Amino acid sequence: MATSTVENYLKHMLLLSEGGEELVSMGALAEALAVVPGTVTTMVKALADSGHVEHRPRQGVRLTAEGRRVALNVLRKHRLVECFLVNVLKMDWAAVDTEAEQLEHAISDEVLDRLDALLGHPETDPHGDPIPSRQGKLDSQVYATLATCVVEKPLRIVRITDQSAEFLQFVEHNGLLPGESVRVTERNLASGLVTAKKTAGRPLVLSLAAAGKILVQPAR
Amino acid sequence: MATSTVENYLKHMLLLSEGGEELVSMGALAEALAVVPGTVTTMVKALADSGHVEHRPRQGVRLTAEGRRVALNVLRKHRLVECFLVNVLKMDWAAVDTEAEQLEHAISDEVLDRLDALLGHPETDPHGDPIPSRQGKLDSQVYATLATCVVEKPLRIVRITDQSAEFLQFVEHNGLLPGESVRVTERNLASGLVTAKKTAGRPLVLSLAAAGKILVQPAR
DNA sequence: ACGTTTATTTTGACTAATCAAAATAACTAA
DNA sequence: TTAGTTATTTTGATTAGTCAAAATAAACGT
Repeated sequence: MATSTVENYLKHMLLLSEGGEELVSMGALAEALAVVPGTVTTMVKALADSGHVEHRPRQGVRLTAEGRRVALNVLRKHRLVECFLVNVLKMDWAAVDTEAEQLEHAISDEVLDRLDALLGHPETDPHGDPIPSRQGKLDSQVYATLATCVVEKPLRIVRITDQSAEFLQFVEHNGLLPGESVRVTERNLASGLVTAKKTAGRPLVLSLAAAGKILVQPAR
Repeated sequence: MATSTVENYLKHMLLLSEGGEELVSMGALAEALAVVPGTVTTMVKALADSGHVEHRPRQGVRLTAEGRRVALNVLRKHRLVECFLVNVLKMDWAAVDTEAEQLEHAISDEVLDRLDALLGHPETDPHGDPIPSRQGKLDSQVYATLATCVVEKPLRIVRITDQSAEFLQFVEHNGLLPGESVRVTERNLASGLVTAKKTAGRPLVLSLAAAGKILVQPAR
């Protein structure tokens, strides 16, 4: 069995490679895992020996089919656990990522399946992140963001790509939850500011950086 | 934070001391934790340094108030998780101990509280084992067993004290679940056999060892 | 093309948890 | 007592995962 450390390495590789094809740098992985780069190099070599990744020295690392399989299973556990914590235990939207971080390594595939059934086989977690299927299919659709979308076009929020509690609290406080309708009324590259409006509500100003973490699709 | 290894050491000390006062031997602990005795000695000294236990060299070990607090919290998590797995996820009675072994170290106190509420604050887990209260109270009532009870007296099964899947499957298969009514019709010390009868059913023969793991109280 | 910055890898050391096997202490039976 | 059994402790090694800091390689700018 993969240790939870191994599972974390693989999961973050999957998240950082946006689908699994590109090489992930040691630096990015070190950052994501909150360890020093040397540790990642060492670990990645071990993961290459165990067949979970392919390591190109000085270039980066990529998941093998087997590594991807493991990573998708962990991600599925993480996101289904988040659904459970929010939908069943009514926990705070912004706090569940931390909880799921622990639980994703502790639940068995058996529990996973039953949780999935209990929740009605959801397709996304409470933040809008797609849940990998049992068979390892992950919706990798590319969405526009409030930083890149067409101005004045009616939109629907589909996903928030920053799981930090602070950001999620901000999002919730301003009613920018997945499913909500909005449109961007103004975008100023120079100042780095985006103005958005909900159908009913006062205009809301946010930075380009923040706007880029809110994924949208055309309304309806 | 206590690592899950530490939590396991403390939990097993609590279980082996039947309430917390007697000294637990290194050998018993090694057996329960499936490690060699030398490992336990080393670990127990570390736990003494961190204030979780009091170590009497060559005699045994005992939980301190703090160690007991931690152990009770872990046990509470274990047993509430078992309730959840059986009552909500409808998992197999005999399989949940293994699952809970992992989950008890991964769920936060916050999740614990919500799980407790969701389940309606149960007092025992599916095997009849008492769940420590939030405040750390643990029902330590001493029950008779099918090996020690009065013959022919009507009884109610309250608890099964062997969590191995094999034994639990045997118990389930013979309808000796907690809550069921039985009486012992015959007990033969020489042959080591006990004969029990459910209100409606054929007589059931089991060994004294097995009978001793089934706790009962007077019916009604 | 040359020196500088930046990313990566290597090296040596550390911690937590473990085992195997030797040493020690305690108990037990003649 | 004294030898023998049994439980415990000690010692030395091992594995997984980590860090700090030095060494190396690649990329970048002029």
